[in-house]
Amino acid sequence: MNEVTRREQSRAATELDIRRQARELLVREGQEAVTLRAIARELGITAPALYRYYASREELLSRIREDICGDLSAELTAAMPTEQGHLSKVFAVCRGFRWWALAHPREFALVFATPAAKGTRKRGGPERQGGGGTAHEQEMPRRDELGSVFLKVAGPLMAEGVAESPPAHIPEELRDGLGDSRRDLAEAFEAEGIDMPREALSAEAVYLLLRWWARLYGQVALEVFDQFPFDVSQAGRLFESMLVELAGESGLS
Amino acid sequence: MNEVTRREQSRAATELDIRRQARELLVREGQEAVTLRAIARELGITAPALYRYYASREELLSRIREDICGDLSAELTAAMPTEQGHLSKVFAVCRGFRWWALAHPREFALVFATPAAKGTRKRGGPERQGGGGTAHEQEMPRRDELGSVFLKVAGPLMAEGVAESPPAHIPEELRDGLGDSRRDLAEAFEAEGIDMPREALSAEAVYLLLRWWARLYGQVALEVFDQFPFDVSQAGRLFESMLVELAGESGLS
DNA sequence: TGGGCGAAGTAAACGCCGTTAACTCGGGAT
DNA sequence: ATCCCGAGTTAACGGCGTTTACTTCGCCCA
Repeated sequence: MNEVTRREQSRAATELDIRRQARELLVREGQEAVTLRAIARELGITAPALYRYYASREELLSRIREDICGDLSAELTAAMPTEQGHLSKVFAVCRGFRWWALAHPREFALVFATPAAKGTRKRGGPERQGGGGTAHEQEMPRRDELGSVFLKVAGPLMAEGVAESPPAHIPEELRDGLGDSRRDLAEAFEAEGIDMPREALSAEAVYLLLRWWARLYGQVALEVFDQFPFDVSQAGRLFESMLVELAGESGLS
Repeated sequence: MNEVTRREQSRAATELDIRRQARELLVREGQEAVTLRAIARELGITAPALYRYYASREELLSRIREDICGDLSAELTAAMPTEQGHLSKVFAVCRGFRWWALAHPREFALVFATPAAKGTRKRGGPERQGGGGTAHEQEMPRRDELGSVFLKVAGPLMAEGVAESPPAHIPEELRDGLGDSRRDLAEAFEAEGIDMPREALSAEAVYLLLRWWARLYGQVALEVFDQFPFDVSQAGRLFESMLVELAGESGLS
């Protein structure tokens, strides 16, 4: 067993080439230049051949989004120091995210700023199709893989009860409404294999997590899309300032 | 004088129709549906006729971006209470911005999250082509018009020395680098006809202004692009919480 | 009042695009 | 040796932005 016929091999290689060329076009010339015909041209084949691999251009773009998340995920994981205390890990991931976004603005836009497409973004129900595992269990959406990086770094911090000082008093009505998010987050940690004592997932902790993500994403998007009101050559320092501030508000050193 | 020939009238009307149809297509079906042929079809003319009005599709989109800024600007101005203290005005503008963005996601994306297009976004030099004014002095980019709304509400707050308490100690290296921004901001206020004593434009004030914009933009983009890590039904409350927090950090009631 | 100029609009065409349908042809299983 | 099926092809459809050459008609001036 484990025979890989030439056909399978060739198919896999071509599929990879397609995505690679598509990525290159995206980087070089922007989203609307990612054209089935252009990809095919670069690969020395004809456009309709691509339909043997993807049902449509939109599906190809979708796969590319996943690839991008995978790459980003790997890069952030690599940038994370082993043995350095959780705070430096958090900082490393945040800085890594910013750096990646600035270096790959089109990819960032494709993944993090595509206007939602209406029906997308379902809450992932219990639709695990648990077939017998061959080798690598199989191709879960890379989006989760990216989330897992953030969870891996946030988890330990939350587990050890980050905010000894409960600095941000949450508005009452928000505290109540955060219940669903607490459950979602608990599930996510469990799925990730990270132990998370129920009481560590306080409303405060969830609130803090949301603030981290909101400000990180916000500042990065602001910078990538160049939406500073007047030119800010100090964006980097501003970002660093945000990080230490956020850390302070979270009760970290 | 002041004669408007039928030609001019007709031309102006058609130009307006074009932009209106384009906006409708944008809202209804998204950016890539804003097609010269589609617009022409809806107007009962042929596509090449549009080239009498705009040199290219890209130029048309550019004009639409300006129109959108104009509308948003007007909406925010209207939403601003007269006679209510500066803080409520700030809150009203922020809430208005969020509300508008959620109600007009495609417009928001077009204006606030388009990947920069390389050569754009020059710092506006002294290239005023001050011809003799006919009627309305003429068509300054709507982007400035939008900025002016924010300046109009931020100005008074800064002028009266917002942060009596200097709460956020700015990192030294950032304080230095903020010099350019202070100059830019001073110019902007002057251009807007808002008196701004030089000493009110402290580094702290500029820093606070940047934080307001960064968080406002960030949170709104996060919500429009649906990038919350898990579903947050409480986005509205989260937004409100951010506002009061920001106000607190700025030394406002 | 008429002549002509210039602007608004059209028709036809070019080269792109995504997508479909009908085909060739060769590797792999029987 | 045979058949099958899947990767790849060619040809075609309709839609796209844009250019070119043309009609047509409102306006200005004689």
